[in-house]
Amino acid sequence: MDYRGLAKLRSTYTDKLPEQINARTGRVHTSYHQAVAATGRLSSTDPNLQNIPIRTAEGRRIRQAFVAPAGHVLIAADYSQIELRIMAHLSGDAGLLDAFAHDRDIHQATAAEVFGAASPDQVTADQRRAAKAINFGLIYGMSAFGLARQLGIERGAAQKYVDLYFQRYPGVKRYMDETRAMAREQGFIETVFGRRLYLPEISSRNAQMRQYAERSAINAPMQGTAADIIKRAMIEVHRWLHGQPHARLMMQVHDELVLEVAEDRVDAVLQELRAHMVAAAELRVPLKVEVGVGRNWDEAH
DNA sequence: CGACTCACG
DNA sequence: ACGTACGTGAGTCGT
Repeated sequence: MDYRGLAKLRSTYTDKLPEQINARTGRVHTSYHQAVAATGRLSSTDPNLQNIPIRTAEGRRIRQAFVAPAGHVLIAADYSQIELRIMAHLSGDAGLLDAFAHDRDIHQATAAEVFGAASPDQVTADQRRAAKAINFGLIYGMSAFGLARQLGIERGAAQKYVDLYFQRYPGVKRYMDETRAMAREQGFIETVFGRRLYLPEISSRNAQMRQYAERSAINAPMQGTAADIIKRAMIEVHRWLHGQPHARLMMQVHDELVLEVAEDRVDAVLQELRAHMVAAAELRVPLKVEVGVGRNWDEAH
């Protein structure tokens, strides 16, 4: 497994990215595609700069190769928990809205509810990890089977977690059921901003195909609304930076924008960038943006 | 060209 | 009974 991990990094990134350097500009230039992903996300090809490694120390060394020119730094700005915030908005669940209104650690708060901790600071690391898997699973339209596999526990135990979650966050349960029903009646789902995904298989007599469409119906409003929001932010950031030479929008990675900025303008750009991203949508919960600065892309996180 | 694997959000 | 968490792109291998 160690060999495979390193072989992947070398064949996909270390060997290939240098071949993609443009002789005229000395940079790698990706292509972004606006009409590939069904949810409204962008995709990135030749090279794909939306899957540069970050999860291992060796992988991060590849990310460190993405650097700002002399006199400049990179700024990375990430939306924090944007899909769960959108789930709170769409479901209107009181507990979830309250958690984000107070900017709580959402996985810790979920763990406290599901596992009945006396207070959030009594939550163990293992309970938080399980709650995080539950939260991801909700966004993906999980089954107890899938959660069980992810956590390495028995299906019955996973089903108990799911039941407890829906007991504590009944608005989420109601939203999931209503979304499936609406998708079946209408044949499509919509994001907060009206982007549609048509799901003809939602009425299929083939159970496998129908269930796949049902998971898409659950996931697409959240993933797609997040895509809408960052696209709105990109338009505002582009308008703001138009004609300004000291800052350039360089990359988008689904919930993250990367800018190249002159060193002496960093403080002002940080504040205004965050403001544009936070203001890109007004939901029933606040949007939160985490910003970082560095000489390279890894440091900027 | 498809299957498999694995990189990211 | 059915299969089993969403969305992508790229390298490798076998055909």
